[in-house]
Amino acid sequence: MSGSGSRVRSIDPATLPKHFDPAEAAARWGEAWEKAGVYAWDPQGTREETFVIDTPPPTASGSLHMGHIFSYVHTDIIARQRRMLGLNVFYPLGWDDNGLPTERRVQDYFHVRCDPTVPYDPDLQVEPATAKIRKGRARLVSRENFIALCDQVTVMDEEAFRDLWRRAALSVDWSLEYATIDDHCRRLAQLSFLDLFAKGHVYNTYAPTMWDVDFQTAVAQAEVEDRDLPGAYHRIEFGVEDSERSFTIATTRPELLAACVGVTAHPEDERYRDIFGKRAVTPLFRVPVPVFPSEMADPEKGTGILMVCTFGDATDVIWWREEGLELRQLVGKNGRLAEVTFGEEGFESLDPEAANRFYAEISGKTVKQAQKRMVELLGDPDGSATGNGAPLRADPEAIQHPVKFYERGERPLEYVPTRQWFVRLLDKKQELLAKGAEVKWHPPFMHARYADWTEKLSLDWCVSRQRYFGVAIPVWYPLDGDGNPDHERPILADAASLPIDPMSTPAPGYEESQRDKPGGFTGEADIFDTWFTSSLTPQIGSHWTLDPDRHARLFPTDMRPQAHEIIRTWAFYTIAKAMLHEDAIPWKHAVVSGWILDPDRKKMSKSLGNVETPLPWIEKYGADACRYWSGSARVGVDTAFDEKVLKIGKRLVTKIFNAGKFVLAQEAETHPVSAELDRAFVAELRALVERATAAFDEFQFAQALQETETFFWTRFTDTFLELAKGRARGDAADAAAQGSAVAALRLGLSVLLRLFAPTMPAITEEVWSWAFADETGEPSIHRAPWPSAADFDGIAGPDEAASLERAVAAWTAINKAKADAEVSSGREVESLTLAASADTLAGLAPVLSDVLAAARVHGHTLREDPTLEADAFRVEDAHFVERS
RNA sequence: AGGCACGUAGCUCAGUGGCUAGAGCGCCGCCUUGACACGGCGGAGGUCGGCGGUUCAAUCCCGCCCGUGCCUACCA
Repeated sequence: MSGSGSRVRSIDPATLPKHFDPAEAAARWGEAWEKAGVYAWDPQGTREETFVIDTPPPTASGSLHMGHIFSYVHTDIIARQRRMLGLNVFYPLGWDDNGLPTERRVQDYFHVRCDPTVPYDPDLQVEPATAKIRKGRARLVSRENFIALCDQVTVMDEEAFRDLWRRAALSVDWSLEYATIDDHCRRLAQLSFLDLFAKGHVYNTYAPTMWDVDFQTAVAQAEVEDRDLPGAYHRIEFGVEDSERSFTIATTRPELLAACVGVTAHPEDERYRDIFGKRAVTPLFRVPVPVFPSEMADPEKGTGILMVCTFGDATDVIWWREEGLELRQLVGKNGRLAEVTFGEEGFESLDPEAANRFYAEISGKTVKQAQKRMVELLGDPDGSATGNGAPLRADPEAIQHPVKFYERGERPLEYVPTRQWFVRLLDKKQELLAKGAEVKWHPPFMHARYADWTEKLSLDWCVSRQRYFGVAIPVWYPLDGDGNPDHERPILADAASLPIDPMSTPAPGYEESQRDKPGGFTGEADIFDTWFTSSLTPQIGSHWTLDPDRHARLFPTDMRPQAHEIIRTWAFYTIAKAMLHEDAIPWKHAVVSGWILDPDRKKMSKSLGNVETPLPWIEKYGADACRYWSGSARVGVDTAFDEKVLKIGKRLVTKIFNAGKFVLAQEAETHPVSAELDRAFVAELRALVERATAAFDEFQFAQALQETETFFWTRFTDTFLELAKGRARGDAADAAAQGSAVAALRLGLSVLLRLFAPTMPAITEEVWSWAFADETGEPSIHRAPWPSAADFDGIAGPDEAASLERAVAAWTAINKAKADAEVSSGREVESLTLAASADTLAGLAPVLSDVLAAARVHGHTLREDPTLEADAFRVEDAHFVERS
C-alpha cells in the first residue's frame, strides 16, 4: 500500500478561468455530446438492459414557457441517471403537430380559413398576416393548400422548441425524432384503425354527437369541459290536447321550443300524474308532443316538468332514444337555426300557418340571437296554446349554470346528429381499470385520477373529426345507383398501402374517375382525433407490426412522463390502445409532473398571460441552474415559479466549480484513504450514495438532489474539505496522511459530481473533464458508472462513526469563540483550552490535529469537564494572534 | 355536490409516532480567509390551519371543521 512515488495533481488552477461561464460551457459540451453520440440508443440491446421512455410529444404551437422546461427536465434527469446505471436508454422526441392547435395557429398566422370547395392552387404563396390584413376577411384556401401551410408552420415552430431542448441540455436521441403527421406515424395510426376494425372495436354510426359550431367538428367526451355561465329559467305555459288543462315548464333554452318533442315529469309527481300519456301542445308552434313520466326528472328543479328537445342536453338525447321521440333538429352544424316548414312531415302542427309565421322570426339566426327574439315572441298572447295570455308566465329568472364547451371552443357545444366513427370502450371499463391498476403511478394518488375518469366514462370514444390537418381515416364507402354512400360496408385500405389519403387515392378496386359517381365510391373526408395518433407513442417508437424484433425490445416501455391534466386523454387512450391491440399495458411506470404556477399560485398558461418564457432565464442563470430549479420539485407537486431557486442553483454550480478546482489542484503522493477523519467522511459518502440511489429507483429525483446538495454543502465543502484541507496541502509532515486526505477529497468529488450529473450536466462534465475523464477512461460523466459500493472498495470504515461529527463540533466551538470575539474565523489562535467530557476528548484524539489545523490553533490545552454532554465542546482562554 | 391533494419560519419548500421541528432565500451581527465575496462564521425568527380523539408520547395516525388548488358531476 505505498504510493511508490507516484503523484497526483490534475490541474493548475492558474490555468482555469476565475469564474465559470455556463453559457459557454453549455454550448461547448452540447456540441461534444452530440458529436460523441453520448445519448445514442443501441438498437442491439436486449429488453432487460434497455430503459424505454415514452416521451410526451409537445405541440409546438409557438408558445414556450417554463412549464416545458420543468417537466421535460424531470424526464431528462431520470434518463441520465438510468444511462449512468448502464442502461441502454431509448429517449425519443416527437412533435404532436396535427390537430386543432396547429390549424388555429395557421389560421391566425396567415389569416386564412380552409374551404374544401376551393380548388387547389399549386402556386399559392401566403405571407404571414400583418395587423392590417387581419382586419379584413380571412382568405379562403383549399384543403391541400391549408395542409401545406400547416406543414410550413409546424416546421418553423418545431425549430424553436428544438433549440430550447438543446439549450436545456435534454439528452434525447435526436435520431429518433418523429412527428405525428409524418408518414411513419400516419401509417401506425391507420394500422391501428385497421386492427381495431378487424377486432370489432370500432364502428360508425349516425347519432347526436357533441358538436363545436365554430370549428364545426365533433368532439370527444375527454375534450369537453364545463364552464359556469349566467343563464335564466324561462317559465313557459303549455297546453294539453283536448283539455282545458295547462302547465308551465321551465327552460334555459327557449330558442329550442320549436324542437320540442316531448314533455316529462317525475312519475311520483302528483302535480302532473294526470297528464302522463296525453299530448301536450307547445305554444307558438302548436305542436302536440307526448307527456311521459321519467325517474330522471327532478321535482325540485324548475317547475318539476320540462320540455324535451332535440337536443338541449345529454339527457334529451337519452329521452329521445328511450322514448323513440321524433327528431326535430333545429341547430345546424354552423350553429344557426335551420330552415324548416311546419305542417310537413316531422313538423306537424295544429296551426302550421301560425307556427311558420313565428318560426320565420328565428330561422337562420344563431342560437343566441334566436333566444333573444324567442323571449319577445313568447310575450305575445297570440302565441298561447291555452288562451291564458302570453306563454311566458314570468320574467326570466337569472341563474348561474354549467354549460359544456369544447375545451378550445368559444361557444357552447350543441348536440347535432352526424355520422361519426367511435372506438367501443364503455363495455370494457373493468378491463381498462385493471390495466390502469397494473401501471405503477408516481405519485400513487395519480392513479385515482385515471380510475375516477374511467369509472365515470359515459360515451364511447368519438375518433372522427371534421377537420383537415391530421391523419386520414383510411376508408371509402361504395355509392349506390343514386350516389348514396353505404356506411355499413366501408372499404378498408390495404395495410401495405398505408399511409393513404382516401380523398386523393381511389378505393381498392375502383378508378379515380369513379369518385363521387353513382355506382362508384366516395372517400372518407374526416380525419382522426389527434389523440388517436398520440395514444400510440409507445408503438410509434417500437414500430409495432412493422418490426416485431424492435417492438419486442421496446414495448411495453418503462416510463411514461406526463402532466396530470391529460390523464383522462393521453394516459387513458394510450392504455386503451395497448389493451385493445395487444392486451398489454403500454408502460410500467407513469410519472406525473405537477404544474408550474405563477407566484400567485395560478397555473402558468398562455390564456392567463402569466407565462415565463425560459430563454431569458437560461441566459441569466444558465441551463444547469434552470435544471436545478426543475429538479428540486418533487414528482406530482405543483410548484410556484421562484427566481430565488434559480439563484440557489447558480450558486451551487459556482460552488461545484470552485470545490473541483481546489480538490484537483492538490498535489500529493498517491496513498489510499487511511486517516480516521477521511474514513469517517467516506462512510457518510457511502450512505449518501445508497440513499440517492434508492430515491432514484423510485423516480424521486428531487429527494436525491436534495440529499446530495445538503451533503455537498454541509458534509463536504463546509466541513470535511475544510478539516482535511491543511493535511491535503501538506501542512503535516506525513505523506501518507496527506495522500489519504487528497484521495478522500478526490473520491468525494468524483462521487458527488456523478450524483449531481443527471441534474446539472454541464458543470459536472466540466469538472469531470479536468481529471476523472482520463483516470476512469470515461470521456463523458454522462456515460460514467453511477456511484455504487464499487467506488468504496478497500476503504475501511472509521473507528468511530461519529468522528467527522465530533471534529465538526470542536471546530464549530472554536469558530463560535472567534465570532464572539468578533475576529475572522481565519484568525490564527495563539492558544486555547478545549473543554469536553473525558470520553469526548478521547474520541476527538484521532481527528484533533485536523481540527486544530482547520482552526489555525498553535497551542492548545485539553481539559476534562464532566458537566459537558457527549460531543459538546467549550472553548476557554482563547488568545488570538494579533493581525500584522 | 363527490373524489384527490395541499395548509410547517416573512418567502419557496423539506421532514418525522419520541431528544431542543429543518434548509435555502430574506433579515440582523461579524469576517475581504489561503478553492470560492457568485464566499465564510455566528444569530434572531415557528401555538407545524382549527377543534376533538387514539397513544406513555401527535406536526405526523383517526374524525370533524376552515382555507386553497385540481379532477369529476351538475345545461330542464
